[in-house]
Amino acid sequence: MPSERKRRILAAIVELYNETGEPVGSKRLMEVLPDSVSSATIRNEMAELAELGFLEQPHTSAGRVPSLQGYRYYIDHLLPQLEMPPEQKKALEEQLRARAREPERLLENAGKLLAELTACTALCVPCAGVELRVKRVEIAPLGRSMAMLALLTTNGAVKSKVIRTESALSPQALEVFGALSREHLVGAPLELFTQPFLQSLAAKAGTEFLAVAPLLIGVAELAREAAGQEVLVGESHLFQNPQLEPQAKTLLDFLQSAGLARLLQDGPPAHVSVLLGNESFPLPDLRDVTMVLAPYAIGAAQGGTLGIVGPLRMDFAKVIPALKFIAALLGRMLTQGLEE
Amino acid sequence: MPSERKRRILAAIVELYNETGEPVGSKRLMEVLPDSVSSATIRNEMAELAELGFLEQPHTSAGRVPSLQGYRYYIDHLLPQLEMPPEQKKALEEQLRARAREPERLLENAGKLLAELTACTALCVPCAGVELRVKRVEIAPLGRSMAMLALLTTNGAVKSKVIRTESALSPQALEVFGALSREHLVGAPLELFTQPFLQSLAAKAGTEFLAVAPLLIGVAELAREAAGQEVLVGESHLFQNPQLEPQAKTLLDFLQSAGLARLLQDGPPAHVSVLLGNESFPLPDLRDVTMVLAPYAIGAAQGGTLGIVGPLRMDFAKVIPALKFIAALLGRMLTQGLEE
DNA sequence: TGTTAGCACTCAAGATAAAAGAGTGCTAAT
DNA sequence: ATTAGCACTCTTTTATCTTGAGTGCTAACA
Repeated sequence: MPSERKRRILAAIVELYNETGEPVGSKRLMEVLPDSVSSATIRNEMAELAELGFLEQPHTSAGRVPSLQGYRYYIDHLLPQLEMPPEQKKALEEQLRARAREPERLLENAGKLLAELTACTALCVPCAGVELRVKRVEIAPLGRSMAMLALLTTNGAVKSKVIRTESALSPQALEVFGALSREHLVGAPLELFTQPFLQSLAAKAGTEFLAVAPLLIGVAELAREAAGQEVLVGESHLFQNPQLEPQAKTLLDFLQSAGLARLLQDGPPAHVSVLLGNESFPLPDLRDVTMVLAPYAIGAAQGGTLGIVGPLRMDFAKVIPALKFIAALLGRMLTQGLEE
Repeated sequence: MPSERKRRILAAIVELYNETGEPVGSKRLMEVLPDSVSSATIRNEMAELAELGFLEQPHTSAGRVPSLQGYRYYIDHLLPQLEMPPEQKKALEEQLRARAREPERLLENAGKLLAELTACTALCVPCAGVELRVKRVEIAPLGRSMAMLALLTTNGAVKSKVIRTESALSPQALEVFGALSREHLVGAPLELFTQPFLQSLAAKAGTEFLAVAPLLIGVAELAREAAGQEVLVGESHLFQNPQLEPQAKTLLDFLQSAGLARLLQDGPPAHVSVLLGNESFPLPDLRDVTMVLAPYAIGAAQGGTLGIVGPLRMDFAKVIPALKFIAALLGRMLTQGLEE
C-alpha cells in the first residue's frame, strides 16, 4: 500500500500509457500531476514503484510502463467508479428494447450494443452451467416436409429453426413427435440431449421414423445452442486494434475453439471481474489481452456471462460502467420475458 | 491479340506474381517457360507487352507486374478452364447436404463452405431483384405473448423468427392475423412490405392491434431479410490477407454499407464474372480487390448471386471452378427444396 | 528479321556509421 | 524530503555507402 502520492503517480502512468501507448517519463508526469513537485522527485517515486513491481522499463533510458501488477492495482484500487451518463443509459435502453422484439436474438443484440459501445469484441455466454431445463417445445408444420421448431428453456432463452424432414410430415408424424416431446423432452435438462439419447427416442417413432428423426435432431441442436453456445460479436474489432492485431488471429482461434468454454466453465463471476493478460489465460501468446466479464441475473436466478475482449490498453473507466449497465439491462429484460 | 509466345509470357508472369507477390524478371521467366529462348529475347517481348499495357513496372530496375488490363486478358483468354476433382465435388456436396437440414441457413452455409474453400470472404445475395412473392406465412403461438413466424417465398427462401407481442396472443388475435395474412400478405411481392403498408394493415386489426402489430412488423422484417439481405461470410479472411489487410477496414465498411447493394442492383450476372480492382468499384481505395460473382438458378428461374471478395492476387484457376460448382450445387438444392 | 551476348545504367533495399534525443540514476546542495 | 545538475545509456533518426537485381540498348550472329 504505497503512499497517496505514489498512487496518484501510478494512476497517471496507467492513464497516460493507455492514451498514447508509449512509456511515460517523469517530465510528462510533472505536467499532468496536480502536485507541484519536480521531475527528480517523481523519478524517485517511480523508482520505488518499479521496485515494488508496479512499473516496468522497456529499456534503461525509456519511461515507465505499468506492469501487470500495476494494472491490477489500478483496476482494483484506483479506478474511478464512474456511472454512465443518464442520457446514454436511456438511449441504450431504447435501442435494446427496439431490438428486443426478437427474444431469440436478445443476447446477441446486447452483445452487438456492447461491442459498438466499447469498440471491443463482445462475448455472450448464455449458460450458467447449472440446471437448465426445457420448458417447452413447439412445432409448426410448414409445407409438406418442413417444420418450424422452437425451444424455450427455463432461463428464458428462445431458439427456433426450420427443419426439412426426410419424408412427408403427416398428422400422425406430428402426433408421434408431440407425444415424444411431451413425455421425454419437456422438463428434461439440456445436458441430456446427446446423440444416443435422441437416437433412442427416434427409435420409438416406428413407422414415422423418417419424418420424426430430423425433428429430434433439430431439437438437439436447439438445445445445444441454447445451453452452451457462446457467441462472439464484433470480431473485427480485434483486428483493428493496433495493440492486439499481431496476435488477433491466434486469439480468435482460441476464443472460437474450446478455449473459451474452458475458461468460463465455472459459470459467471460473482461480480464484474477483470482478467488481465495471461494472468488467467492458458495460452502463452496472449499477453496483451484483457477480458472483462460480468454476470447477469434472470429474476433471482443466475443467468449467464456478458463480457468483452480487448487490449490491455483499454479505457476501463468507460468500459466497466458500460458493461455493468448492459448486463443489468439484459438481466432485466430477460426477467420480464420470463414472466408471462 | 499478341503472339502465342507473348501470351505464354503474360500467363507465366501472372501466375508467378500471384504466387510470390513480387515483380517477375526475365531471368526467372526463362527458367519457367517451356520455350528455350534467352532472357534478352524475353526482355524484348516484355517491353512490348508493357507498351501494349499488359504489364507495369514498379520502378525502372524491377521486374514486371501484370497491369489490370493484363489480369483482365489473362482471365478472359488465358485462364485454364479447370474442373474441380470429382472426389472434392462429392465431399463438398455431402458437406452441404449435411448442413442443409436447415433450409433457412442453406445460403449462408453455402457461403461458409465457399469461404473456407477459397480462403476469401464469401458473398451471398439471395435476391434477383425481380418478382419475389410471398408464398406462405405461418404462425405458431409460443406462450402467452410470443409467437414463431415463418415466411416462405417463391424463390425457395425460408425465414423464421420469434416475436414478442405487446399484449397477449388471444385466439381472436391469431384469427385476425391469419385473415390479414391470407388476404393481404400471401402472394404479395416482397417490395411491397414497407412500413406504411404494414401500418395500414395493422390499422385494420382493430382491438387486437397491440398483439397483431408486432407480428406484422416481424413479417416485414422477414420479408426484408428474404428479399434483400446480402450476407458476408468469413470477413476475417479480409484481414488475414497481406495484400488486402491495409485496406481491409475500408473495404469491409464499404461492403457492409449500401455499397454492395448498389453494386449488385442489376441482379446476378449472366455468367461467372470477375470484377478487377476499381475497374468496377466506385471507391478509389479499392485497387487490389477482386470480386468473382456467379449466378445460381432455382429451377428454371433466376436465383441470386454467390461470390467471393479477395485480393487481386488470388488463385483464379482454383477459385473459379470452386465458385461455379458451389453455385450450381446451391441451385440444385434450392430447386429440390422448392418442389414439395 | 528474329535472336542473343555483353555492358552500362538505374533504383530499391540493406548495411554501417554518426548524430540526436529522451529519460534515467546519482550526487550534492537546499 | 526535495531539487538542480550532469554524466550515462540506449533507442530513434538521419545520412552515406554498398550491393544486387533487372532493365534497355547496341552490336554481332543465324
